[in-house]
Amino acid sequence: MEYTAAKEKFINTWGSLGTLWGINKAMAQIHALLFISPTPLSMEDVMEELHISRGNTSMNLRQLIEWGIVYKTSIAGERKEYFTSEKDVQELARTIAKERSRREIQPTLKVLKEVCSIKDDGTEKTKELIKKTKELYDLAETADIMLNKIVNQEQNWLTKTLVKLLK
Amino acid sequence: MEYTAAKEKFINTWGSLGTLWGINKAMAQIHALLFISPTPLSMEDVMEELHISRGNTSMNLRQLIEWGIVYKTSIAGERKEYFTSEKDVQELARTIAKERSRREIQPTLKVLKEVCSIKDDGTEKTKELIKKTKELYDLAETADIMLNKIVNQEQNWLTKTLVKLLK
DNA sequence: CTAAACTTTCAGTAATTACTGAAAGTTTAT
DNA sequence: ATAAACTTTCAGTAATTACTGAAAGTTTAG
Repeated sequence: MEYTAAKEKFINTWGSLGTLWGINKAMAQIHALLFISPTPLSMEDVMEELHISRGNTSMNLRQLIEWGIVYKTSIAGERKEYFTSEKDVQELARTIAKERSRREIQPTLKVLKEVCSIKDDGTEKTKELIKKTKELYDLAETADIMLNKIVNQEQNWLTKTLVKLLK
Repeated sequence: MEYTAAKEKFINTWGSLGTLWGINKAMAQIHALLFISPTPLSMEDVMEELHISRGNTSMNLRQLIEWGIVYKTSIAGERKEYFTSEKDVQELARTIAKERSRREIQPTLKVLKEVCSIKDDGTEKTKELIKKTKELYDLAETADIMLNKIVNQEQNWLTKTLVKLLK
């Protein structure tokens, strides 16, 4: 496999993975493209490379910037804006984990807490609801703490130790 | 908040969370309903409770069974089939982690491996593609190993130790 | 200030995904 | 066998989500 094929394969795979996770295809593909590009790309570059419209490119780039994994950069003497992605995979993982926690896990925890604090009226179904939501709450909280802490470590002593420990 | 409201809130939240993760709403809601129900429910029960059609219920129940988090049960003397969800949250997490790894992470790893094994033709863009896909491969592999190992532990010494360690 | 170069917005449309309901299929009791 | 009780399938349709392209907006250079 040579460069162009490999690149397309990577971009497509990343795109479908995104879809599977509720991230739209264009957004994931733009990210993939920038991630492997050694130089910043302009909107035109992205449009051409992925065959998507100007509007689509603009909207998805904005979202990626909001997520904090793509940056605008200026190139001296150029009028156009250029875009680069975060290049450090550790930092990428950290940003994504933080965002997902903030947007999904935290709100869920909030609801679970509310639900499991209802008054116990003594019926079995109420007891079950309280018990199960409490268990889910504990699980989600543990998972969230671990996710964030792991991803925030300097990645050396901890991860490597753990991986060895767990293999 | 009393029982009915709490239950609805839980089912709805679970449903939208599902959507966000690429699981359809009906499927997530059926799971939620069974998860908090102290007794097995029939297809009719589910249809009524969630106001969804017979076909929809049948298809989503089947998917949940395929995922291994919902079971068919028979009730003595009853013609109808009844359904229950896995009630142990640890086991639930374990099953989901295993499935996601199998369906998503493994195929991605495979492609990343292929892409980062292309011949290095010496150009900068090729070097960058190889380097970045290699880094992603390592990250995904580590994440996958940790996810599975953590979720497969007996949940006591390891998780508790880690949570304390990392807090 | 004006015009060129560029970006954003958004109404309309296309593509995708989920849902319904009725017909076909299956199982069980007699 | 057959009929009742139940489940699955799937063509058609509805709902959701993503994309386009052109108009409106913004910035910069002269």
